[in-house]
Amino acid sequence: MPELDKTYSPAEVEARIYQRWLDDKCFEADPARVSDKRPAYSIVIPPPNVTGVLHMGHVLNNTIQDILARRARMMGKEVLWLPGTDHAGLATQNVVEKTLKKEGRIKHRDDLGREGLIAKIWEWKDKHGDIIIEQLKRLGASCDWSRQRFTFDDDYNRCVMSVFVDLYKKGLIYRGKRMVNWCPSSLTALSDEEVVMKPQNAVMYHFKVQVVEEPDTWLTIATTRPEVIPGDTAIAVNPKDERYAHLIGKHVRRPLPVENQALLPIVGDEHVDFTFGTGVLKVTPAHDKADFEIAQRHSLPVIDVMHPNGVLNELAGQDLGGMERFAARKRAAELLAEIGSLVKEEPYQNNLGYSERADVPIESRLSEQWFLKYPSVKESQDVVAKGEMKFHPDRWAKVYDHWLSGIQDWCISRQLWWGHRIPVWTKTIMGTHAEVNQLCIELVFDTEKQTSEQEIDSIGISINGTRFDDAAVMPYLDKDESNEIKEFTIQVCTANSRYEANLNKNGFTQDPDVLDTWFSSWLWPFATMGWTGDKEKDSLNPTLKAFYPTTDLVTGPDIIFFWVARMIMAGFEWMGELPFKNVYFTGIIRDKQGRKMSKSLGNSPDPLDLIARYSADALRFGIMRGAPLGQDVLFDEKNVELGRNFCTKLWNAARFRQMQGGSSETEINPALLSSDDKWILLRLNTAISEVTTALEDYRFSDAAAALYRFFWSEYCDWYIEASKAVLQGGDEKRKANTLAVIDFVLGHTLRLFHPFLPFITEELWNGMGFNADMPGDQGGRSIMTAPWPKPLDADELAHFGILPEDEKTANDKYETVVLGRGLKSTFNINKKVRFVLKPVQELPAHEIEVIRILLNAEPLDIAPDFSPTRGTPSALTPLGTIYLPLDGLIDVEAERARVGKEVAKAEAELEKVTSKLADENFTSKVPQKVLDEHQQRKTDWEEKLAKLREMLTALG
RNA sequence: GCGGCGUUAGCUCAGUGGUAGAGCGGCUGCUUUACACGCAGUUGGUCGGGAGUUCGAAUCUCUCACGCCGCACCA
Repeated sequence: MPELDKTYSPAEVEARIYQRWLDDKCFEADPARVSDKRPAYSIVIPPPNVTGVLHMGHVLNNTIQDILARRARMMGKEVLWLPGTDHAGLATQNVVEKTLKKEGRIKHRDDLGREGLIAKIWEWKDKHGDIIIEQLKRLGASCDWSRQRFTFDDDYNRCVMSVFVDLYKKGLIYRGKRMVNWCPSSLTALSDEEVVMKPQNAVMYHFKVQVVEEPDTWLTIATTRPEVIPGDTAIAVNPKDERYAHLIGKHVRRPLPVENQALLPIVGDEHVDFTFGTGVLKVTPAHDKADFEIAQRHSLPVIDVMHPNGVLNELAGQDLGGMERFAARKRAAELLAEIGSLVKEEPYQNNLGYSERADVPIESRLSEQWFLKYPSVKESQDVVAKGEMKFHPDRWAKVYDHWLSGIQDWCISRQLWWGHRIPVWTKTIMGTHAEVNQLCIELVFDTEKQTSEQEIDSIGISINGTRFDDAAVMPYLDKDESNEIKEFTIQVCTANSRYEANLNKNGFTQDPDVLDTWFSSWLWPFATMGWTGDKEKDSLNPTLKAFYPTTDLVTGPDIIFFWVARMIMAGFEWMGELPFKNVYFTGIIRDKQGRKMSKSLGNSPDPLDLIARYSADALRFGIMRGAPLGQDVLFDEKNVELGRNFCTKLWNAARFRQMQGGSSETEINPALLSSDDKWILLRLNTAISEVTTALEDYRFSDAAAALYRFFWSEYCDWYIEASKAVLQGGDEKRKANTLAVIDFVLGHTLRLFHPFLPFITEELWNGMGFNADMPGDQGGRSIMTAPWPKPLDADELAHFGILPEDEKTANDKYETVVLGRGLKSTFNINKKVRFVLKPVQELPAHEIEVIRILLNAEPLDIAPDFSPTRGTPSALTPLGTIYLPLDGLIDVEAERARVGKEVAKAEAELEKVTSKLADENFTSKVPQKVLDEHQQRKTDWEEKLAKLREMLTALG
């Protein structure tokens, strides 16, 4: 076996090992291998944006998924971790458009046109779309890359279309003129979830208007948006408001535009809060959601005074028309002042909706959009409420439930080009009913080939807003047989290419809008597995059969509504069951100061840079150690450094083992086990249990901490040091046995670490020859498939002759060493020095040698009758009193001070426990167990105090 | 405004009724042949404030304060 390099070279190792895993197809899932004995484990990646680059959030999220996937493999499961990317409509279109503009290739997207721009974006995708995928590989992600999906792949597109048609036919999708959140920068509608409220320093403008019927009465109105006054169509007051109720039905003159001061009615509406402002509300139906509702209740006209891009239009009048909305606001206030209407303006703090992505204030805007009534809401709500699907941490279940209880229809259309185009064609014709009937029949049946039932099923038609459940029988349902010529608007929804051709031929035009990106991502868990929507085909799909529903989903809580909730609904709606059994919500990565990581703050480190400087393993371990369940992660590069240091420690510990020579992994002879051997085997047992349960509970940082503690503080600091007593001795049999224990522990440790540190563990697993005796598919080829460690069971412990109290034997020894080292340090001794131990009972020679080595004592004398010189530093240990004889170097005063401190401490502790035990209130009420504990404690302190006082006396 | 989470050593966090802990940092010493990305030692906390329950509270209850995150939102 070649010797391990003196220093570990992660860059070389990580690249080589990852390539080997790929070449050996280690990550590829095969549904045919799934059986009762080999259950499936699956997880779908939250698809990153194709234009994205790896950030710390991805590192956290994907490291967790990789840990889950790798452990599942080691547990003998058939694992599918399905990767892919998201086309991310708005974000991607923005990126490409911006780049083209920057390069001076276009001024506006219209320069390219729809087809041209889409072609450019595909070019971009082909060139840059896999950047993030390659970065995930650097991190060590064990995804089945052969199944990589993209939400805009042809197959995926078919899923989106078929789902749309299905929902259309179910009557859940409709087109409607509604108030929507409009982004004047991106020029598209947004869903409620894409709007974030931000506090604003605004100005409240108060202006007065005269009641036409009562010239002496003036009303003052407060508004933050004077620029939309030209769009006012009424004034509203609360009918219960005594100040104004009598004015209802009368009129005021609208101040703007100056050339068109229209008369506005005063209406009574309960919505008006008469405690707010002046209690008089101006109603601007085209630019405010609540106002629009008032307008509907009172049949008020709607005047839209703004272009989609936020510039006021001609209806705003000659002064404001053509002005940008914020400039127009200032101008409107000036105009009010000029005509003497402005009463006052004062600073005012309010909350304003912003487009999450473009970061500009959104406009409430009346427009025609496609909406979806959410499907399978009840099932989705119940499955989490009843705990059939678990959220970790579970408090997110409440958030989820709350959102589902109050959801509004989802605005799914976007005025973009990059996305799944809405599969709806419309045509308006003048004709008789019979002619419309005939046209519809031709649309459905008039194709060259015979129309199958399935195809008829793939089309939905509505005429003049009335939707028909079954397109095939639709024409016959309508009994209107008059020959009157009317206008008919025919809307056809289909994803069938034969119909599409037919529609185009017949002069139908397709809706220009595309679907919200999330309308494709909500199908991710099954659309990525080759789902078609055809029940028969899907039931024969081995991937779906084996891996759906998936086991775990790992994502951020920020997309619980955008993505998680909707995926659950989609799962129920099309697969008839939940899409995943567990959802793990990661924390949000923040910097050391607790600020969210952002590009503008520049506080987000580049993971690739961290990998280059510290290794992927180090990054993974560092971030997992600092990521407690349910809390945000305060990222500090120190953690990555700690990860790197840990990997180095692991490497060196392995090198130490290798330098001892001997054949690897021989049988352990129970008769030759020392107390140290038994101790480390027991500690290993504890570590295995702790790590296993922590991972079962998704407590990754606890698992990492347990591993760190075990390997560094227990195995390296104590066991390896203690084992040097044997390894540097002359007993070859004992030496071989110690090496066998070391190999046993190392082999288990590497496996425990593998999910966290995939690269270095693989390198050492093979480099140290741990793979040698394993079957090929169980660790022989790769540690990836080595079995997950189990603690020694009762039989095995019995076989090794290990009893629980064996831990104490070694612990007593180590405590003795710590106390001895303390003496050395107190007296500033940093060379080998003589120690004397006055033991309470006889000690085996081997134990003495271990203590000697750990203490770096030269020599360690065991002297039951030792009588120290006056002032000799000493310490009470579980094994007896240990002395540090310092001939001629004794500082009696220093030693007295030191022992005096200990006496004081013992006295204080004794006092505490004694007074407790003297309190009848205490002794009469506490359980026996607690009482015994306290009594024992009292005895211990008494003994210790007595001995310490003796020592003090001995000092004179 | 409603809801959630948090407040423990300088920093990041464990600890959920019975002797306050870890890692990092700080300080001191150490070229001990696996490792200075290391070893050894050591410093450091009236557990956010107050009240209550209890023999006993970091832990349970109430209350206040502060911080973060959702949701709602009125011109």
